[in-house]
Amino acid sequence: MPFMAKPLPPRVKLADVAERAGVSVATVSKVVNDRYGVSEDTAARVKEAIDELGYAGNLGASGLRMQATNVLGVLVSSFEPFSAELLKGAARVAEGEGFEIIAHSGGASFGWERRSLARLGGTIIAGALIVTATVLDADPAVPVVAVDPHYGPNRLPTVDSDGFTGMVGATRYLIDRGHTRIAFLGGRAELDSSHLREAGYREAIQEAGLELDTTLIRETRYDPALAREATRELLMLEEPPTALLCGNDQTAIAAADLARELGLEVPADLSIIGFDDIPDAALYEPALTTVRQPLQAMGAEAMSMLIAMVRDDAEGRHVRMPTELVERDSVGPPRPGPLRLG
Amino acid sequence: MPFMAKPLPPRVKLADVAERAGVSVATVSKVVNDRYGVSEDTAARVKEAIDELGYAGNLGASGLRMQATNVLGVLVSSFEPFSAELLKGAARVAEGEGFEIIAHSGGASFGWERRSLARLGGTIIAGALIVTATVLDADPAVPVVAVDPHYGPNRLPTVDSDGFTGMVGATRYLIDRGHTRIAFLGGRAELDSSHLREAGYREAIQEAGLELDTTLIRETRYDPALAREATRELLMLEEPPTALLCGNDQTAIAAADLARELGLEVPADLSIIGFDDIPDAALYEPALTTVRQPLQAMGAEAMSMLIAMVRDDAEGRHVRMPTELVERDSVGPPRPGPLRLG
DNA sequence: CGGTGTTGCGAAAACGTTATCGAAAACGTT
DNA sequence: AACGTTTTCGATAACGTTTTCGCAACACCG
Repeated sequence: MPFMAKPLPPRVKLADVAERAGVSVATVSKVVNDRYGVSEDTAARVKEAIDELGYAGNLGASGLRMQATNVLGVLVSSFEPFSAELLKGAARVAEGEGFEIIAHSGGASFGWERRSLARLGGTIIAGALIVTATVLDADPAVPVVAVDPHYGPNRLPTVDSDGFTGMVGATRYLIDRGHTRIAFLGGRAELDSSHLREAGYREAIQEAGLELDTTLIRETRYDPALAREATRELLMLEEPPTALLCGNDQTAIAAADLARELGLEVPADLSIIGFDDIPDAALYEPALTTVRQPLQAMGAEAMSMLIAMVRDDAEGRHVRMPTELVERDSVGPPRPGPLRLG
Repeated sequence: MPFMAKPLPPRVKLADVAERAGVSVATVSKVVNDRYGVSEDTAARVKEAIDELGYAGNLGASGLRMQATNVLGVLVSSFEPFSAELLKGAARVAEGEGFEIIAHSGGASFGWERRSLARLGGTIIAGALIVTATVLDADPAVPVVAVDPHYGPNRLPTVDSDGFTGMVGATRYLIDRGHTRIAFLGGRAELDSSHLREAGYREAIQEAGLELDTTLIRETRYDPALAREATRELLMLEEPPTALLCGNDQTAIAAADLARELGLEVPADLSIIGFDDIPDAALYEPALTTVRQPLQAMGAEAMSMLIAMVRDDAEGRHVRMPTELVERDSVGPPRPGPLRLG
């Protein structure tokens, strides 16, 4: 049961401005909204009163009356760097188009996106970006665009990135350099993007005529700890891999850390490729070769689409952004001899 | 003039539930809010109807009527890693206390915090954390806690960190290792924290009986580009510094990058200490010695205070969180001979 | 049975805003 | 001066919610 704070001191409202300017609330409202039918004199007087009192309107009340707002919501599961980058891109577009955005981080409770959407939709926000793996079963009350959505059938307009092609490219890149035993540290099965990446890996392996060894495929849920564990197991194999493809940069860094703790050198003993190109990737030593996902551009694209839907009643689409292999220093030729763990 | 989106399709409201359950809206409202005066039978019937229709309430309307909500705002200037870390801590506390939070990123326009506060305050949010350098002149309509606030007189309850002691410690640390020419790359003059850090630097220098050479003090506004420029100038001095104290980690990394581009080694030729301990600091090569600022804890502390103010009418205080020197690899003894730029 | 509580429920009034619509005033035209 | 037209303005009804308050109905007690 949501807790309610105690009542608050009164704020300056339309009626206060009206009294000050010696007009009716209706007139003040017209001035505020630039409606036709107010003489210049009175408009000036009203504006003066607004400035003096610092009137700012009340989003709840006007949203209630108008059934429309200029605020858009961004529903994120938590404030990770990933979400922050998306938000940056989205905020830039929204601002340029005259919309405001509020980011809403749901609790751990299941189905919070649906509830938030219903609670805020219409009165407070005119539409939303959702950046979570949750499925929306019912049609939402307001336009919605999903970013990096869940795996499975999805009727929502969506923006994601082409993880399949990206991972195919990364895998080929390793194969071209002579690697034949390439392991894959997968992500979270409930995310569509995770499936795309694994599919790309499998495709490239088979296309090259290499054996697809499923003991080299591990699910690490984008979790650094699980990635360390998986990497340790892989390196202990009788025939360990010479290269590691990781579902995201954080697991790639975790894997590289572990490898170095075991006395291996990256890339001399083990080549590693990440995914995302988060800022840390470039800073890591050795700088991480990775598949860049244009996070800010994705946020911007999603926001543009949402605004079109909200404003012009446009159809939502499915936009898949291109990825790009960023070559840095974490990939080399496969080590010639067998692995020696120090 | 804010753009308004077109009207939206109708949502399921209290009246719909009432009709479905065969009762009045008043009764449904009582059930939703767990008020006294509804028989168990009807309450059950109403709850069933609520579930069937997926009713979720309308924040705008209830906030309007009640003049109170369980939502708290976090006003950030932009979604930087800095803000994201604070948000994480704040979100954790809010969630535990049964509050929701929305993050609002203001545009570039001046005074957006004030306007947002007025527009959202009371109806939508019951209080706010503001994470910007802006001064609030008038008393805000809702309780407000400032995090890392502007420089100058400040009547708002505040959470910041003890940059003074932190920087004193960092400076002494360098002095203890034999450094005598220590430069300071300052931050943004409008932020209180920036002044604290510089004051700490000056204090430690004078306390040690070293000469305070103001040519070694530069303002870089937390801007990597300016930091590079300042570092270049400092290294070109007749008697260049042997160590650099930086206002934050980002400028420290920029300075280190430049030094290495000039053929210097860190820390052999130049010792560097940052401030904040952002995730990148540990990843940088060499790993950055820095003064840690407990960002998540600061967010959590600020949120706790805000909730106490909102819920129990508590007084706001000024909480200054401790900082901590994190020793890594970017500090060494001063180079013995003169600097030779490659 | 008349009183006196107690309980369950709904009608209606707010909260601050905007849209509609009619009244009043100002103006232009004969 | 009489009339039509335009302009300016305000009273009022919503929007979806919560709260107050009154009205029934029922139980209990003499």
